[in-house]
Amino acid sequence: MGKQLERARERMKTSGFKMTPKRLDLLGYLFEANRYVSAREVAEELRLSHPSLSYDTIYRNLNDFAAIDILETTELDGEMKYRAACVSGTHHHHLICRSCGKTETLDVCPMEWLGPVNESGFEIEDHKFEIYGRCAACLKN
Amino acid sequence: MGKQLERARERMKTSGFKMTPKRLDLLGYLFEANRYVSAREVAEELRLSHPSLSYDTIYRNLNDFAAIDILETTELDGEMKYRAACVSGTHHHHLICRSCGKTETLDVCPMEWLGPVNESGFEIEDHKFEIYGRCAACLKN
DNA sequence: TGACAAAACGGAATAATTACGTCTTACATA
DNA sequence: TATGTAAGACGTAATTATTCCGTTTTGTCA
Repeated sequence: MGKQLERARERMKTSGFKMTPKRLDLLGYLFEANRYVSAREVAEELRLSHPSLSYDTIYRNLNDFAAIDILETTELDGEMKYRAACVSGTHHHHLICRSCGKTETLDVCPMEWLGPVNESGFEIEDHKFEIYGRCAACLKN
Repeated sequence: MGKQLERARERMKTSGFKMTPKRLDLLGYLFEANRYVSAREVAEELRLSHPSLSYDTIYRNLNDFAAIDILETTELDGEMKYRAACVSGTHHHHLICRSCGKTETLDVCPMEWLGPVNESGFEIEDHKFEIYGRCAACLKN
């Protein structure tokens, strides 16, 4: 039984989410995939075992899980993509393959390099740093 | 007559785009706004003077202009936002206000700090570095 | 000025995402 | 193990952003 799943169960319990067969399968798929996937991909996969699964359920679960840090999200190519949160737990960024969604982790963060950039009174809430391209596997077609 | 508009006319001519009253107004609005705006905002503004303006026309022009670097784009809050390209011409990044879309320019780029990150054969095509928050003006409500 | 390619129109299609009212189920508790 | 209840799931429909396409209008240049 994966460490990721253990962690997910804990967080769900803490936050008052129940585990259901669908949620288990959704998490299983994402932990296995280990890349950014779209809601549509999730739907296509999970409907093999749960033919009536609705998008409402898929989006609700994906967003709920992202809210409790079981998943990470990014907006890419006009749609939201979801992946298992990196186990490291520490702040990090990604190289993201545009073909398959696989990622490589960058353990550095440009915010650390920047001096105080808010002289003007800008209040920083968040940031995004992502590198896009093609992974070695996809380059070989 | 603005330098930005001169530059836009040049680029349009070079790329074979015709200037029309609507395009002129669209550019005027964006050059004046000087912040990220959505297609909807553009539509609402331009329809004051061109009531029948269609979204097709708006999106076509916005994307055409972005393609020839008269505009910059970013994907934010589930939609595409457009703004006048920064005149500097040099590569840069932005702090973006989530309330009003105004930006502050960061002249540094994290890619310069990163050593070679593509040891694994990942081919870098592009990157995105944006800082989100509230600008001083919006903080005062 | 006239011809022609580009631009705009307009309305409908597509695609992602969310809302909502109802039915079902996981799970704590007895 | 049975059961009550709040959470989850359903499913359909609404919303919203974006694009497509066939037709009409318009800028530009000879």
